[in-house]
Amino acid sequence: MSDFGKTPETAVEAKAGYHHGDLRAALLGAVRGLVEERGSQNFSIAEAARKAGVSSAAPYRHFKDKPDILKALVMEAMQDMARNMRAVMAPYPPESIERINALGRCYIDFARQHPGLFRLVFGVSECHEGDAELQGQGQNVFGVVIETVANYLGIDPADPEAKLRAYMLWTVVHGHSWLAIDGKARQKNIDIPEDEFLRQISAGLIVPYRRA
Amino acid sequence: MSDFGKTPETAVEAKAGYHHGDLRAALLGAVRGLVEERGSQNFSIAEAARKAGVSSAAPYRHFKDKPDILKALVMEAMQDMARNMRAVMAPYPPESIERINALGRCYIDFARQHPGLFRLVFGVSECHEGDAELQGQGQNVFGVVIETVANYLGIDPADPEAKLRAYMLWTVVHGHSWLAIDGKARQKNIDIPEDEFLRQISAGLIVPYRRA
DNA sequence: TGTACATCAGTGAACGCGCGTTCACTGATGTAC
DNA sequence: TGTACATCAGTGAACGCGCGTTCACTGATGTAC
Repeated sequence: MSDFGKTPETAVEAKAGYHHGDLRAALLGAVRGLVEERGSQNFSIAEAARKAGVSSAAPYRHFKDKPDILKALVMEAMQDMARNMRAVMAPYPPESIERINALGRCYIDFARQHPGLFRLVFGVSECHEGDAELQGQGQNVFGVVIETVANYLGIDPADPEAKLRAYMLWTVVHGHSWLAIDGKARQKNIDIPEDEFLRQISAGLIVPYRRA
Repeated sequence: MSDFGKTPETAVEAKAGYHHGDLRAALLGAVRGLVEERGSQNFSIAEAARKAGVSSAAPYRHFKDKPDILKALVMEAMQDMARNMRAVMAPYPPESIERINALGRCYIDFARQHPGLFRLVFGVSECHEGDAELQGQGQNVFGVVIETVANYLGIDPADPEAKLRAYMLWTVVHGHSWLAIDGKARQKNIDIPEDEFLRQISAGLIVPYRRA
């Protein structure tokens, strides 16, 4: 389970009155909610402000413009994804293939639990193409995959083979995530439990390349 | 190479004067162009009409509303995809694994050549969820994959195993398409030729399940 | 501790914009006799 | 072949709308002395 989006207990409580307390976080939360409710593109700053109980000009104290809000949300989401992935894998030993499968499941779960956000994260490439910070955060997530796969295979994470195997795993998991949230997997009526699906994938694309 | 979007020679030529000739097709073409130029969501009917040299009210003679135009475009795209796939595979014998690989490459090429349209096709699920016609056209495309995989494996297309293997192939190819058009594959600097990539994928997920 | 002042984080009114869609209309086309 | 008429496929003006963003403002907060 992902905790993404839950306000931690320690967060600054919104104070009643003129000042909000933590409007930045509240706005991001509102946008996140709208993105899930209305679809990844059909939200407005105005509505997010309304949802946060604040005037439509207030967001501009915290964000430059609309794309800037989106970027912040996506950055947050990617950070959370990397954190989730690390947490989920922790119980498994590095040489266990179940560790790889848990990683995949975690990615898919994220997409299923936050389909709007998932769409947004990957839709953003369309308009923020080449943004260095976003790319860095992306590298951060992919880095976890490379590291995990390398550890399993018993090779150095810098070895190109690690990157390649990690990328193969990523394509499957990414593709399945999209198809799952688009409802295609359900439509096509694939009758295999997802864990077994992941096991077969890793067995076909990762296991055979383990260092002898 | 996909011919998608090229006006066939036989198409009704636009006549000069009051009547356009084939405004419906011209509008779909204009939207397609805008989707590629401006991103899959940032286009307007008004602009498409302008591009087609027609008043902003004219589109409503051919389409009910904006979502209706999008749907028509996506239907067209999916039809074309299925046609492309069949054409590309034709030269290969059914039991050749190269046939499977050609299928995958065709899908990826489509995404790369029409990234905006590709995004649209899969973004549409978000707002046209449950549309029967779109689902049918989707089944049509996936049907080609199932058929091809079943033929290769030497099993009946109705066999659940065919559907499962086809779905696995689809996830990889679909995932890689997304990552490719998002520029992730380039960023991550995966140094394997795409054909070799496809070969390894099918070798890992399809070949071992061939009927003995 | 009290006070003066700078800064911060909101307000609310207003703007210009382009969009989706409707409407009554008109010019072009097709057809029955 | 000619004519009358129905239908089709456009026009262009107008609408209401909600948005993103700016602006001058003001209430709340933090700090130097």
